[in-house]
Amino acid sequence: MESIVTMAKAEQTGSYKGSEKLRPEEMIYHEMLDAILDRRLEPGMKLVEEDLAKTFGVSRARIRATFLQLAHDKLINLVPNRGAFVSEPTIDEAIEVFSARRMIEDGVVRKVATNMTDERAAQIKTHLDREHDAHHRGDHRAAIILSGEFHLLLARLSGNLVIEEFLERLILRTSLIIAMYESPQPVDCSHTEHDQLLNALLSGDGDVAAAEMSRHLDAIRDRLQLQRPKPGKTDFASIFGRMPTSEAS
Amino acid sequence: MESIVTMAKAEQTGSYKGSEKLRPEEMIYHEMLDAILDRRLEPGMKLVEEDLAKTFGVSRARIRATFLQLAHDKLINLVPNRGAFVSEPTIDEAIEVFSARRMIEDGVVRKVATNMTDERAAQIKTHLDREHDAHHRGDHRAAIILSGEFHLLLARLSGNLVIEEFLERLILRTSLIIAMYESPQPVDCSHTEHDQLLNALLSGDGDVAAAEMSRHLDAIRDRLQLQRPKPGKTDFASIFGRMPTSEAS
DNA sequence: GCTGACATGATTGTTAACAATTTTGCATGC
DNA sequence: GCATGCAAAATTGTTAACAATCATGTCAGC
Repeated sequence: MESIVTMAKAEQTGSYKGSEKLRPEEMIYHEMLDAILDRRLEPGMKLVEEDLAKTFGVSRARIRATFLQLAHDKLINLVPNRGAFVSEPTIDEAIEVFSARRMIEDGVVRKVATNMTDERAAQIKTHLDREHDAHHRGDHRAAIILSGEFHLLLARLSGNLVIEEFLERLILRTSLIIAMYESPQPVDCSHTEHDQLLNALLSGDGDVAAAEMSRHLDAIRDRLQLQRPKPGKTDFASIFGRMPTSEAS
Repeated sequence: MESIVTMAKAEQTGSYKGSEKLRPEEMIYHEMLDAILDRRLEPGMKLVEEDLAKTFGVSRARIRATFLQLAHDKLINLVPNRGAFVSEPTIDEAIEVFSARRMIEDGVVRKVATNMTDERAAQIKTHLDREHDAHHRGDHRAAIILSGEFHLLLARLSGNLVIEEFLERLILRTSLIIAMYESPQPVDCSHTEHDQLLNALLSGDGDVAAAEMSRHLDAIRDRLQLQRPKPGKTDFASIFGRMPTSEAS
C-alpha cells in the first residue's frame, strides 16, 4: 500500500514512482510518519530502537536521528533513558494547534486574497477538481491527503517559504490529532468548505477570506470528538468500562 | 562571560545560576547557539565534529545530535558528506523571515489587544522598564536580549504555546540575520517602538495593534543593510576590493 | 605555465561493542 | 494477599574503531 506522505509528495511533484529514490534516511522518516498518521503505530506506543533498526535494516544510530526529527515535529515523545513514544496530543494541545493554524492561515488567505491572479485561481480550481474527483470516486484516503494539500497550496501561494514549512508541520500534527479524535463515522465534507474558501478568496477581500478560513478550521475542529479520546491500547479501564478483577472467583 | 541565551532564559525563570544545571546536551546546544548569535562562529564557518567534541568533552555522536537540532532551526547548514556550516541567510531569506514574523505577530498582537487585562498590561510595562533600564545603563547586550524577549512575551500573552515556540525559533533566526546584516553603528532605538506598541495594545483595537507591529518589524528590517552582507572570512574579493594577482612581478 | 589524474590526509558516515539505566519477574517478609 | 527489595533482562546512552567520502597537494603530460 502506498504511504500517505509519499502519495502526498507525489501529488506535489507529479511523479509518484520517483519518490522511491528518496535517500534512506528520508525514506525511514516518511515510513514512520505514515505509520503514525495511519494509526498503524498507535498514540502512546513505545518505539524500540533496535526493533525498528532491524525492521528497516539500518543501525540504531540512524533510528535515533530519525527520532530527533519526529520529536521536533511533535509526532513522537522522547523521554530520557525511557525511549520514544508516539505522541498522544491532549485535547488542550489539539485546541492550541487549531488556534495556531487559525492565526497562521488567516494571514495566509489575507495575502492570497489580495494578490489573486487568474493563474493562481486556476491552480486552486485544478486542485479543487481533484478533491471533488477523489470524493466522487469514494477514495476517502486520497480525499484526506488532498484536503491537507489544499491548505499547503494556499501557503505556497502566499509566497512565504517559512510559513509554508511551518504550516506543513502543523498540518501533520493536525493529521495525528484527527486520527486520534475523529468521530466514528468520518466526515470529509470539507471539500465543499474549500469551495466556499475559493469564493471568498476570489472576492479579493482579506477580511472575508480570513473569516471563511477561521470558520473552516473551527468546523474541522468541531467535527472532532474532543471530549473523549479514542482509547489507546493500554487504556483498558475505559475500554471495558470498569477496573480489572479476577476472572474466576 | 554569560551567554545570550542562558541570560535570556534566566530573565524568564528569574534564576540565572540555576541555568548551569541544564543537561549537558542542552548546554552544548545553547553554547553553540550563543556562539553563532555572538558571531564568535561566523556565518559560513565550518563546524568540525571532532574539534567540537573535544572542546565540549563529549563524543561525536552528541555533537551530531546537536547539529540536527541547530539545522532544524536553520541556524546551521548540514551538507551530506561535507559537514556542518554556520548558516548564511541570504537577503531573500531575511526578507521572508521578517515577512513571516509580520504574519505571525500581527495575529499575536490582535489577540493580545482584544484580551488585554490590567495584569497583562502591568507585565508588559515591567518588561519595558527593564528595557529602558538596560538602555540607559548603556548595556547594549542586555538591550538586545530584552528586545527579543519583548516579542516572546507578547506571544506568551497570546496564550498559544505552538505560536510561542515557533516565534522563538524565528526570533533566533532573526538574531542571526541581524548579526549578519546590522549596520555599522548599531541602532537599538527599538525600545521606543515597543512603547508605541504598548499604547496600540492598550487601545484594544486589533487593527491598530497589528498595524503598529507591522510598522515595527518593517523598521527593524529597514535598519539592516540588506544590500551588502558583511563579508565573511572567505570573501577576499570584497575585502580587498579586487581580484587576487601575484604580489611581486 | 596550465590542466587533469593520482595519492594522501582529513572528515564524515556507519557499525559494533560496552556502560548505564530502567523495566520486569520473583522471592521474601509482613 | 500485598508491599518491599533484589536480581535478571531489556533498552537506552556512550564510546571507539572502521569504512566511505571529500578536500588537498603533487606530479606527469600537454
